[in-house]
Amino acid sequence: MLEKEYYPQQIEKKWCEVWDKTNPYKVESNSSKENFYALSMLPYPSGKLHMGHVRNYTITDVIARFKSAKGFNVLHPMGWDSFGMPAENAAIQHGANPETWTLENISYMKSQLKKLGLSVDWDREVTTCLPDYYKWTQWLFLQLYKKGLAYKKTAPVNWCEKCSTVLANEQVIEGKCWRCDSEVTKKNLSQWFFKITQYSEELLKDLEKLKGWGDNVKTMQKNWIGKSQGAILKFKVKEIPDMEIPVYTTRPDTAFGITYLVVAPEYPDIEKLTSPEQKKAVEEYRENAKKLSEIERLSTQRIKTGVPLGYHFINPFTGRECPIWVADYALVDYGTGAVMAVPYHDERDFDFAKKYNLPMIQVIDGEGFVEGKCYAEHGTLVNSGQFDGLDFENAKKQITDFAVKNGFGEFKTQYRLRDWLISRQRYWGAPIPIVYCPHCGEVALEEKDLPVLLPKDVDFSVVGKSPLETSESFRYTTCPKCGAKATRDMDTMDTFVCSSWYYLRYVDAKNDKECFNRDLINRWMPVNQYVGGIEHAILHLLYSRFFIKALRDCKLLDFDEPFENLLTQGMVLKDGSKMSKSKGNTVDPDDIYKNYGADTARLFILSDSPPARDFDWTDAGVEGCYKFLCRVYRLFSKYQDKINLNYNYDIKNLDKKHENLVREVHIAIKNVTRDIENEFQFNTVISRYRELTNSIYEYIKDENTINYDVLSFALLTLLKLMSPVCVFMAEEIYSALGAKQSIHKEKWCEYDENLAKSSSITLIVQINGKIKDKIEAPQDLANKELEELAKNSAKVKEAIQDKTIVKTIVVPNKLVNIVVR
RNA sequence: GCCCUGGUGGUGGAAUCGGUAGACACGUCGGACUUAAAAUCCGAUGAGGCUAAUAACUUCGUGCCAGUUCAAGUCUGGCCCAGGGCACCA
Repeated sequence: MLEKEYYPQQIEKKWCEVWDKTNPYKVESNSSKENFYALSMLPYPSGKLHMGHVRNYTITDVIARFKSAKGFNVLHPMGWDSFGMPAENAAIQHGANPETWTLENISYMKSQLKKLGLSVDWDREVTTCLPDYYKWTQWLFLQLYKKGLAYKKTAPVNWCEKCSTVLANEQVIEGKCWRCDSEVTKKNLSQWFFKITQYSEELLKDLEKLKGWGDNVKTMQKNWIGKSQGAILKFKVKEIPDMEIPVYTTRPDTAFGITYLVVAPEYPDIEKLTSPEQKKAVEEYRENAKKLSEIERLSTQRIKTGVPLGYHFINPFTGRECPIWVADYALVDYGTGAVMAVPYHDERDFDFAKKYNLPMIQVIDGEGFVEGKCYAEHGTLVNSGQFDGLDFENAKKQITDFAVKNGFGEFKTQYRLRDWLISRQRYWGAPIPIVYCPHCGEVALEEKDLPVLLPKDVDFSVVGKSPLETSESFRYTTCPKCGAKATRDMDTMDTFVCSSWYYLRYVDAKNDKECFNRDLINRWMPVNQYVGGIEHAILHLLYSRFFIKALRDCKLLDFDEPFENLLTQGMVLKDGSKMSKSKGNTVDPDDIYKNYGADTARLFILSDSPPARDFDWTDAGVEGCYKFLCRVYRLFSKYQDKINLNYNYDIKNLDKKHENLVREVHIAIKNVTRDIENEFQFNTVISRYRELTNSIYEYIKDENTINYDVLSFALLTLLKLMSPVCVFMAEEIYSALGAKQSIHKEKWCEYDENLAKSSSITLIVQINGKIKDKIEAPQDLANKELEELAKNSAKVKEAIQDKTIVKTIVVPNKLVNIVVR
């Protein structure tokens, strides 16, 4: 029996308990159905669920349920990205252990997720900070290591003082740390890298394959990879006969206009290139450059500075002798670390040359050229000897060819992408499975030695270094090769390493023999639908793509891309700005559950805005959704004794009123199905629920004329259409109506194309494109008949009078446009 | 500076293939029920003109300016604005 009114709290509590016991969404891999893998970006267990989570997981859940009803074998897993700084910070602040803090958060958030009613197979839950997971993170590190894709090198790296750890390039946002927003400096350290640059071209090229990804994400990745095509040109140093300085340029066509050359302050050979007279000035300049923060250094507003090295080079094209300078507008880690300067045709060189009074030579002419102003456009070559008159493309090619032939140049493709720095000087991460032996050097552990467990004897109160460094038990071990006393690598891996492969583990989560079974992976992957925030457009999504390509080359799997379709959901806003604790405009999901129930939360978060757009949370909106659910519930409550699960009617014997409702139901099925399949337009899906509900209310206005078979059809269809969104209410009602199985196991509704339209149409009659009349007409009249109908309209006759009809356009079932003069 | 995304009533948004602009809501206003309130139900609601009228009629209206078309929110060209990404990348 259904209550008279809707009490979501009781209903949801009851079904939560039932589902908790039975795990009804357990998925088997050996199903005869077609597989569908629906995935949400796994949460970081920060303490409590926020509305962004609710939006993300509701979207994925509705997709998973819809696909399941459509007959797919759906994998919809959930897990925890549970290594990382906040746990360590909490440990430092509250004296708790990061593991305790993390596991408590997971436990609480898991209960919140269950209250949300997700169709998750909890048997496949993955927790990245537990040894049964990070053992395999370490194992994958070893596979990359064996393939030469993991290597250690000393290089200037991004350093965050506050987090006292290094950061990957992708984690530096406008010169600041992605986590704590403090300024990042450069430090020279020996660190582990993944060779993502080996895949630059493939990562770029394969973006084209990702038809199910938005252009915004693809362009962001494209820009980040930053391919450019140009040339390396080498310049002989006049004072040192055997020495050459190579530069990278995309403008070889301007080679005749070079008047000086710039090297970065960190340029390796800079001391050799400095004359004794300039030694002091150059050293001073380099010292100063070191002190600048990344932000200051990278500011485009800053006035450029530099110092001449005292030595010179010869421009092989002109034979001219020009000075070499050091200036911090040259970057050591892009191209060759040295730049050829063509002041007349490059803004930066122009500014620099103006300031230091260096000569300029015009070598390009074209539209808009003004004497004495920088001209950076492509154009026609002048003052360039045999190359005069060539356009950009030809000049670029012929000048580079010339350099190749004469042994001082080559064609070169350059990428901006850098290798992925994965070492972190922190405790709460997966230890790097490498030891250092006095005899054997750097030694990788064997698979049987995994996992390298995180130690417990750690002092979290240390400042300025990794807490892991304080563990003596961890530091000392024996060399797996020779058995001598050895020390471990004291760094842990970037958490993004853990999250680059978690979706593979879901497929085979309980496997303790291997990381994952190759056959299973090939059957489930790639993920059919991935849902998550746009903030991972570069970081996580690029790293995951790299991982799949690397693991493919390690012969561990047989596909090229991890995520077939990607839905990047918008942010959840309140009062026009992003929900955040500091702004005090957050909404606690627990409060919504308590006051309205999870179904209302799910319904509301999908209504109003399409998933990709930002969503504005309003209290009135929640209230409105709750009222709508009450309205639906009352319908079922009122007619629960009259609803027939095995309804039966013959459309041919129905009066107009009943036929119309049947048609409305078919239209609703058609529209809801199409809106879900077409870009997951849940906001309009919910509008359809309301439309159908309104139609049903209209239908029951006259109690005496209700056909209960028709009403049953309408109500039960509405219930099934709503079931992916309002999971608790749908289940409660369906079960109270006496159904033997869960509504979530029922097939999706089918519709009849002939019934999924109204019995008549409204014919629009226009004269010269302006509406003059609307006429009710039967479906599917011939064009001639429609035209006849239109011309017989009194309003049309009135409007035409003595004017001449030039042309008549008829759109079947829609409109007639009469063109008159 | 370069790239991406978007711009529709008071608000969120809808409009599927170029064919009724504003679906469905929120808000507001009015009505029914009630001693009253809440809840619920019913109705109105783009702007302006004409009008006694909430009737009929009519003009304007999807960021701006042009264009294509019988017909443009939708297509083409040029701009403006907002949000996001990248940026001394040679």
